[in-house]
Amino acid sequence: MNKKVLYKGCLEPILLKLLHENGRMYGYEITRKVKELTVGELNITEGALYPLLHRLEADGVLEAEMENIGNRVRKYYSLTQNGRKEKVKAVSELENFAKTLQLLLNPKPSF
Amino acid sequence: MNKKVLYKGCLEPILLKLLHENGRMYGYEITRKVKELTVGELNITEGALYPLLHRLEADGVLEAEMENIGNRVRKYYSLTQNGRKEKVKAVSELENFAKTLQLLLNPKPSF
DNA sequence: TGATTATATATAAGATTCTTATGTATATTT
DNA sequence: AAATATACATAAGAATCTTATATATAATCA
Repeated sequence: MNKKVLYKGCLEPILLKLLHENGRMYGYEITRKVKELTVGELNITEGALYPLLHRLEADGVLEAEMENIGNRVRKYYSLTQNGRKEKVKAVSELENFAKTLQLLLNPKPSF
Repeated sequence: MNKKVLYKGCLEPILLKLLHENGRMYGYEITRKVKELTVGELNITEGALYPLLHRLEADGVLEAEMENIGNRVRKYYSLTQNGRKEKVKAVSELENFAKTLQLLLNPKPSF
């Protein structure tokens, strides 16, 4: 498991990107998908995920629909129209961040 | 300027890496160097930097020496022996983080 | 010459985003 | 029957920043 503090702020863009790619997902599914994509490196905690999902829904970035699976309830989330704009912005910020990190980790030699 | 929250936790490894590469640096110099390396993207604030330098000195990761430049005082920091170990660990964590970010931003296609 | 910007360090209050812990409940595997 | 997996939810507290403020010298600009 990676040093967790480094991931601070990454959850939102990651979430929006996943929802963009998969159409709709529910919370638990998101935690599994992130773990799979990162080969076990990043485990999203419920204490971080659910409050974020609720906040993004309240902000009109996400919309939710409940679905009954047997006796259990799943809450599927998808991007709203505004959410798709937010996704572009958030992912672009994360990409920019990743590039800047590379500049620091592997500086271009100055001739 | 990048979304600042994403950089949370990155300052310490960046700092240790810079001190490793440059031998000794003072606070203001560090802020200029980071700005230069990141082409203006990352501006370290004093409110983040100085308390971190003090904490790392108190923890025996850094050692400081004052130097008089004209009528001004500079505080040069360098890695202690333990600091060099910490540097290896911290930078390796940051590199691992950067790789994991890449997995999320550019997932390997699953065949 | 006076004002602004750059150099240089320092600290305190508050914001944000997480972690950890806890709670509830059903389904599946051992 | 017990443990693990699935599924959602929230509250308290930790960590690391940002923003603002303070102090002081040096250099540049108008």
